[in-house]
Amino acid sequence: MEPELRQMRYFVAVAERRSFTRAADDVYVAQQALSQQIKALEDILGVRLLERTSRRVELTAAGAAYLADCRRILAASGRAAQHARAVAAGEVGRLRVAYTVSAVYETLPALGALLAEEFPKLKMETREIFAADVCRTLREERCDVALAPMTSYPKGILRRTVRREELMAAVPDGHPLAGLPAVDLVRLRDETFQLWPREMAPGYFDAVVGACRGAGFEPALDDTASGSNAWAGIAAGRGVNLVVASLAHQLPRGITLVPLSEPRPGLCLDAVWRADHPHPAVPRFLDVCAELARRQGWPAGG
Amino acid sequence: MEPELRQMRYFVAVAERRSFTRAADDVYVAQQALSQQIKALEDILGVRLLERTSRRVELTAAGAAYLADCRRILAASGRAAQHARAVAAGEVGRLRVAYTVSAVYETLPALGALLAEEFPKLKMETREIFAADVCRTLREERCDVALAPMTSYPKGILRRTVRREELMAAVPDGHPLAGLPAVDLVRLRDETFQLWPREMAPGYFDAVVGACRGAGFEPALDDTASGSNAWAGIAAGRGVNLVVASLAHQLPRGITLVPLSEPRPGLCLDAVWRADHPHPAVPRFLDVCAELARRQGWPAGG
DNA sequence: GTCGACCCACAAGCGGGGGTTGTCGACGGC
DNA sequence: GCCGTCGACAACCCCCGCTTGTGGGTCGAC
Repeated sequence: MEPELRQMRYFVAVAERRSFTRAADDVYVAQQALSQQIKALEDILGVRLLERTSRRVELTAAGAAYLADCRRILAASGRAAQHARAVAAGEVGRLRVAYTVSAVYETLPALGALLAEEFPKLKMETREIFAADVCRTLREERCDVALAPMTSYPKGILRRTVRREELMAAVPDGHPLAGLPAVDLVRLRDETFQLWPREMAPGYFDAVVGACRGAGFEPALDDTASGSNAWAGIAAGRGVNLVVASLAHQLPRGITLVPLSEPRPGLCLDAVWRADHPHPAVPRFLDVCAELARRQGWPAGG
Repeated sequence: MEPELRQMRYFVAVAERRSFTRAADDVYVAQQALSQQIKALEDILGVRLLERTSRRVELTAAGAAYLADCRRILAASGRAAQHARAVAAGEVGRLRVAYTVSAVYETLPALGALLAEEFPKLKMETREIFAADVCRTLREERCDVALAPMTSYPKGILRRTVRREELMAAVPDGHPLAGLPAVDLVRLRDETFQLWPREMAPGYFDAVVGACRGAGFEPALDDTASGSNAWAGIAAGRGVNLVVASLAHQLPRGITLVPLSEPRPGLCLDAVWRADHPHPAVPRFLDVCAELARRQGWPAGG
């Protein structure tokens, strides 16, 4: 037999009121029930907690020690319940956010700041991944939510578009188009595109290639472009690319961004999460996404 | 309704085994009982703690948080019980020891050292009082046990003699008896005794006066002697006294101790405590007293 | 696809323990 | 001395925690 919290609650009540009868009122049971339960508790512990006289009740030394522990334990139980509720509400805990490079220049820091402001006890952990790995990372529970431009949404994965990132032309600093207020996409038809292979970032790839096709040409691809060396390729004059406008926040050396004229191509950045056991903070995360989009006037995209 | 430790124990079992069925074996109930209790716990918290599939059980984020808290709480409950038992056994806690000056030179420090050695988690607090205040201090629960030479033992007070302190003659440095190997008590018959009034220390007073009467004379008392100025009176050559031999450890300036010849008078130092609600460490204290008396070869007195 | 193994939830019934009422003895105060 | 109050003891009751029995759902074997 082990002590129960109910017995601790009773014991604390008796100790505080120094009386079984008065404590009985506090905990809404008869005095006899208190006597029984305290006796049971003492039997379990093998220790006399209270000295009873017919006039009053006093704590023994062991009772005083146990009383302090009981108070701590009961308080801890209450806090544990509140904490569990807060975690379930997504207001407390640790949310692992994976993101692709498209989100890193503007969306992710803004989200992190607003999330920290609205839910200060919700710690966000971030890791960068390639868009191709989003679903696997989610499914293997190595992240709770991801920010990425997506094309396909397999079963078990849910999404909501956070914003439509505008695409701009990234050209070498000395390029003839550099500095123009807006250029038509078709003027890049004879350029080589420093575009990542589709396997690395299908959503981004399709957005760029799709935009070019919409402008009436099939882009020529540099098949050595992969990861960060695509930037180097542009800066070195070996080609161009379409990139998210927010890259302007951290523009690499040697590259100039040129706005595109209508219809401006875009890249939809989605929040993506598991359908089955979503992290409880995912709704809070989406709330913050929506609030941020409202404040910034981000286009909803589609 | 509030969670109970039983439900936490069940929840921890299920979480650890990741299975209701296997956990049921651990806690010796049927799987259905576990399902019921976990469900009840979830209802109380208003939070889903476990994700059940027909193949396996997994913790939700809230469940993981609550699991950690449950482990802490259950461990705390176990420790609280052990702590209460240790306090009841007198091995842990705080023992308030009151003592008279007779004990301070030798008995109290020796007891403190051995007590700290044998029961390191039992903290001893000490305070000096006059023998006349022993019973009141005990009864008002301002101390748990006292070390003092006692004469009367009112109802509700118990005692055990710790040792018999030998008495020696305290004389001024230049006194004719100073330096003798042993003197007969009767040689102090014409001296003035710097003895505290009986109201301050009846046990000590009776021991000294009784010894003198046993030697065949009634001691002349200096009725200005009271407390520490008795030492000053002796040092100033205004009289003598009988004092505990252990005063030699901290002999005041100007005073010499002279051994007395047979029958050597003594002063019985008693441990005294409440009969009704004794502090649980009192038996341990008495054990240490007995052990110390054995080691030091202290006379048992009587 | 089908069968079987396994796992958890639901349902019904039992039994014990925690609750109740009733009563007593002990102590203090008027 | 009497009454008021307090805690303990006793008897009864009923809720709830446990049991057994069953069903539905998923995964693996063939």
